[in-house]
Amino acid sequence: MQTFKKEERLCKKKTIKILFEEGKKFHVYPFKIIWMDIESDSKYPVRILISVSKRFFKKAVDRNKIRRQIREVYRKNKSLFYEYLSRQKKHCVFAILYTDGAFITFKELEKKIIIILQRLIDEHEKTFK
RNA sequence: GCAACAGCCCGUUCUAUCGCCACGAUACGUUUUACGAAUCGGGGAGGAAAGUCGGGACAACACAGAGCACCAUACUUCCUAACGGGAAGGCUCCGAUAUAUUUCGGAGACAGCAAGUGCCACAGAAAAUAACAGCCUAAGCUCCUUUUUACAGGAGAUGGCAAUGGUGAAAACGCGAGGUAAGAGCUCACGCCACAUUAAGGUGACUUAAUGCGGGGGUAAACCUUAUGGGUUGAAAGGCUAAAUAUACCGGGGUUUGAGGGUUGCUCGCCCGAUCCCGAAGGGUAAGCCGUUAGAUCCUGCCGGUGACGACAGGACCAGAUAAAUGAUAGAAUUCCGGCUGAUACCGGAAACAGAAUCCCGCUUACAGGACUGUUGCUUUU
RNA sequence: CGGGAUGUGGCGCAGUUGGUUAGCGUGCUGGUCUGGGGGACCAGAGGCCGUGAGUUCGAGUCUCACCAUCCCGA
Repeated sequence: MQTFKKEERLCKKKTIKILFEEGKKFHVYPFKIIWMDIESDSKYPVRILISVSKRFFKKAVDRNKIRRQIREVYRKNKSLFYEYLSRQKKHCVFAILYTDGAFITFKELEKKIIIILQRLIDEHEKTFK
C-alpha cells in the first residue's frame, strides 16, 4: 500500500524532543537521518518527520516542493522497510533532514532514499543483534 | 497594420497512474453519544496568499469626572464600516506645444515662520536686535580763519542715516520719480505679496473685481501653535472539557492610623478593600474541543451618479490544515528563447513572481506572457 | 501572530544639535632601524556611509518606502 496517512507522520512534540536528544544519526548526502526505536501499538511500524530548513531555502515555495518530493519518494519505496520491521515486530521513528542549499532531480532523490532505507535496515540489525 | 505611453483585466491547459486534507451520503463493526475502516459524490492557495505599513470586524477587561502629558492626521467636497485609502475639483511647481497665454501631461507631508523660541557652516561689513566701514553734520553747542561783520568757510564734539559694501543657497519688497544736510515706502505712480471688508460666481477649496490697512529672508520631514480624532490589550484574544497538584520551606518589606487592586501614562478625584508585594527555591501540567469559516461574500442583470461608489432583483455556497493538506511522476498541447535554415520542419532548454494559518478593506513591493480600451505618431488600401 | 534593534575601509567599532576634508584600533602595501626574523618607527592605499526617493542652500545624521541580519514575547 503506497499510502501516507496521518498515523505515519510524527506529530507528538514529546517524541520529537526525545528523538532529537537521544536518536542515532548518520549522513547520506544531502540528507541527515536521526532515528530511534520506540514502543508503540500502532498498526503502522514507522513514523517519519521530514524537515527542510529555512536556512537553506528562504522561500516557502521551495521548501514545500522539496518536502513533497521527499514524501512522494518515501511513500512509493517504504514497503521494503515496512516488511522488515513487521517481521521483527518493532516500531521505529526517524527524521529526515535536507541539509543542502541546491535542488537535486527527482531520480537522484529516489536513489538516495532507497540507499537510506537500506542503511536503516542495516543499522537496525546491528543494534539489536 | 506597426510603435510608444496610459488605464484596466487574465495570469497555463488536458490525459493517465499513484497519493494527501476536510465535508456530505450509503450500508458495516464496536455499539448510548461517538469512533473506526470501506465505497460513492462534489470541493481544495493568490493577484499579490508576501511585506505587516494603515484601517476595521470580532473578543476580553474597563467605562462619575477634571487637568496635564502622549500619539496620529493636516487644500476642499464627496465615497466608505473605517483608513494615512479612493474619486472629482482647487492652488502651486515642472515638462512639451504653440509663444498674450491657452492646451496636453506629470509631481506635490498643500494648515500656520505677519504667535513665540531656536538654527542658518564657509564666504561676507552684516544671516536679522540691525552692529561695522562709510556718508552727512542741516538745526542747536565749542574753537579757529577771513572779513563785505553777517548770510560764509574749516575743525571738533554731538547727532542723523540705512542709499553704498558684490560675498553667499539666501542680503532687509522690485524699479522709477519726488524729497533731504545725507538718506530711507518718508511720499507718489506701476508691479509683487499678506490680511480685512464688500460685490459677483461656486456646496466648498478658490477665482474675478473694488476699497482699506500694511511691508514681511529662509527653515515647522527644528521645537512648537491651531484644528480634528484617539479607553487598553490582541486569536498566544476569549470560553469549555480532561489530566495534575503543595499559597511547601526560607529571606526582605508593608499593613484597618488604609497595605494593595481597578479606573489609559501621570496628578487629583472615585470605586473595591484584608493578607499583600518582592527575591530565592520547589511541585504539577503543557492533551483536546469551540472560537473557525455565510461573509462590509461572490456572480448576473438593471437603475442612479462626471466618478469613487450606492440602491434594487435573481441566483450561488466557494480551502479550513495545526511539526501544518491542497501533491508527485510520465506524456501531449500552448507560449517564449537558443541552434540550424532561403523558409517550414527538426533538436535542446524554459514556463514568471510566489504558498493560506481568525476574517475583511486598502496601501506597498515582486512578476514570464497574453487580452481589451483610449491617446499620439508613422505607413498601406478604399 | 505581536514587539524591538542594527547596517559606516578586509574585520571590530566612533561620528554631538544637519555644515566645510567621515575618524579610531587591527589588518594590508612600501620604506627605515637589524646580519636575518619578530618588534618599533615613518609614509601610503583602501568608503557613492545597506538600496531608492523626498525635505533642505547642503544629509552618515531628518522623513518615507524597500532589502538584509539579529533579538524578545507562549
